[in-house]
Amino acid sequence: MVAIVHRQFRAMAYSPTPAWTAEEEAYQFIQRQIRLGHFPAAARLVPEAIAAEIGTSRMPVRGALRRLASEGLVDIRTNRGAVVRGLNEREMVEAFEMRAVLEGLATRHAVVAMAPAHIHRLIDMLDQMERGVAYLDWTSAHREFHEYLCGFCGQPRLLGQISDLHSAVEPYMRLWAAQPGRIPRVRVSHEELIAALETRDPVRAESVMRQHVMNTVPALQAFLKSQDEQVRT
Amino acid sequence: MVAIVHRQFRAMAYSPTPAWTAEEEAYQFIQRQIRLGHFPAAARLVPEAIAAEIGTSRMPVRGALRRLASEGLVDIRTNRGAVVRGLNEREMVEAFEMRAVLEGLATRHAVVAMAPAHIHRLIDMLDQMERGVAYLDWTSAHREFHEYLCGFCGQPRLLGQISDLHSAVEPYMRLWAAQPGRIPRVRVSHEELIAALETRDPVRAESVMRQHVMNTVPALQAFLKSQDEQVRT
DNA sequence: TAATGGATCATTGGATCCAATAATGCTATT
DNA sequence: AATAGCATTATTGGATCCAATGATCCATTA
Repeated sequence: MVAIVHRQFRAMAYSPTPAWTAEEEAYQFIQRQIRLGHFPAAARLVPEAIAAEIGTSRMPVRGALRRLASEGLVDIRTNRGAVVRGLNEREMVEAFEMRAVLEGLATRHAVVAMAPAHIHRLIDMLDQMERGVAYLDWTSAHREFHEYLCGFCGQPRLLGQISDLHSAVEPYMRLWAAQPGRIPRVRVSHEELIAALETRDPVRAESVMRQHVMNTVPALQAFLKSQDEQVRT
Repeated sequence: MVAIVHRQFRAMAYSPTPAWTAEEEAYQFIQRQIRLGHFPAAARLVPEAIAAEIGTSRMPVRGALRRLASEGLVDIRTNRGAVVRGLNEREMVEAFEMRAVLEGLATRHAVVAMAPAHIHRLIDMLDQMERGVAYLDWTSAHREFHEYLCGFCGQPRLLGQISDLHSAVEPYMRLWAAQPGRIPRVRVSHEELIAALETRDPVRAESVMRQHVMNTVPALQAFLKSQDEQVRT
């Protein structure tokens, strides 16, 4: 409805930003809903409904769903539609293991490209996260911390994969982050990471990042288990 | 025709439903052409032409191209069509570095799941590759060796990423493999890998696999450079 | 003759339409 | 009353159609 006007307006205004197609809009929209947990795991994604919501036909939505499927966020079965693809405990561990080695690789390259000012920026981000003064919720701020750090590796394909993995685990991170009392330990883990960056030793930085990512796993596993129990009762 | 049988094998790996949609067919077709080097880097992929070739409309081809784009095999610019996305030297190194850490991770898990018989199978595959008696060309046989090994990790998402990376580098591997005289050194590297698997030590196996993947890089870099020079003259 | 402006053509993205598949609900029969 | 079979409905995948964007080619002019 309003969205149609919106889209045409953006198209008319000369866009220095990447061109805005309806499919891109649908993609962003759905991805965001999933990441924020607004479309929960196993929820059906009916193209017609989503299309109506953003003011297009089903077609660009279809394309967006395909793309999301190949990134692993949704599951499409032929002639049976698309659903949000949740992670069971095993798949979550898998995703974190992949994050660990990929962000480890990114960090190995990033650390030699970083200046002291960049490390200070990371410390600032940690402070803001901790004090909750960030303009973002904790989960988004945490993600931004990691992606800012890894970004210095300058390897687009690697960064894309890391980003996809973050998206996949984000809904669960968000649920878990809502629990009180897990921030202090995370803070320590992040400070170890900063210390490793300050040595500017690539091998050490990679190793510490790998460990850092895996640190989160036990807590998240425990949390998922307790969630499951609540569901069953 | 014959290829269809092949395709169904690979498709099984990811989609539980082996159902045959036109889009899936288009996807397999285009991916295969790119991997085999029949669609070279920077070649335009005109939906109408491809659609005519496989006997459908442009629509399923469009979907297939989108999927290939999000896997990194093609490059789509809005309103300007799709082209095969080649790798420059930097991107190739990036892909190999990602393969190294991901296949390292896969190997760490695989090695504890493998029985001696499986290792023997790997040795057989190496022999066949070396003697050129395989029913596949060297590049495909080499890829199958790696994917058979990694397959024992039992982590679908990880295996999918590894597979995508193999697809991206396959055309270049194939060009390089056509050069004579590079097999002996590869053979040695593979034997070190087998030896590491036989120790059944996860950490060692991971480390050796990482090294093994990176071993190929200098030779491939040199080859790409010589290719570039030929193009420029 | 080179460059610029515009008109034509090709190709893309998006909407609508149609056919095929799966889900649902009803009826009839035991 | 339960279930098998059938018909209806909903939803998907694919084809065609339309509008809009970008590329190409030509003519006009400096």
